[in-house]
Amino acid sequence: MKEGYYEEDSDFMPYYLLQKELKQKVISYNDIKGEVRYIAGADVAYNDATKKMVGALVVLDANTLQVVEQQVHEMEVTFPYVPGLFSFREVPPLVEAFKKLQTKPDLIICDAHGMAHPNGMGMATHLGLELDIPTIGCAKSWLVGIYDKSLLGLERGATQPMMWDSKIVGVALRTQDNVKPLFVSVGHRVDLQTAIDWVLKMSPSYRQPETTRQADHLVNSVMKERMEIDFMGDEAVEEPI
DNA sequence: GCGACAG
DNA sequence: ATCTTGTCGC
Repeated sequence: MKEGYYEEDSDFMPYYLLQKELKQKVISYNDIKGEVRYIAGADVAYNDATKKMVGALVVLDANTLQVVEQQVHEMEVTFPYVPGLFSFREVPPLVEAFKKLQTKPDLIICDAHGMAHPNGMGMATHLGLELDIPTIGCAKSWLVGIYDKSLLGLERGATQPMMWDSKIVGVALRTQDNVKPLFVSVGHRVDLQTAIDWVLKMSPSYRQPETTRQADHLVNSVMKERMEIDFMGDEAVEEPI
């Protein structure tokens, strides 16, 4: 962890220390066994009213990009949103959703950072370690890392390395011409170039990879269903008079 | 010159 | 993340 990111007396210190321990186990070289046939997207949605969250994993065929299987898991929100400790909030429901999958993915693309994180332990990395599955961090917005915005080309495929703590921790990647870049980094058991290649391959027509889009749609629809059910439940008890 | 804080 | 209308472009 680069100094100056969190208070030494933070209540969350135990979690930062746990990240430092976990970081020792991260594999940042290509450790994908065999051919990548299935790639999953992961996402989580929240409901402030009920304090519930829904995590989803959607498995796509790596070549056709068609959905092969999808699983969700709903549970109570157990950890607050703290930049840098995001994984402690979202990994639990994703691990549960993963357990339900019949088709285990060869790779998971997360809607969050991997090593491009103050402690080198973003959600993608944490999830990868937890599941022992190769993961890629693919976030929509910047968290850490210095890069030269003026050197980032406007065309799809353009990249600029992001430096943090004197190391390249990821890249700003343009997945479509003239769109805001995505921030790609190693999660676990993949190298940066492999991560970039897969994100591009999974993003043929939109800014976000198809994996993330599918997972996003799923959690939103499930969340909407849940809210309607809750609403009907309230009506049912109010109505009889 | 300063600063950027995932979802 | 989530809350939300109109609006720009293919």
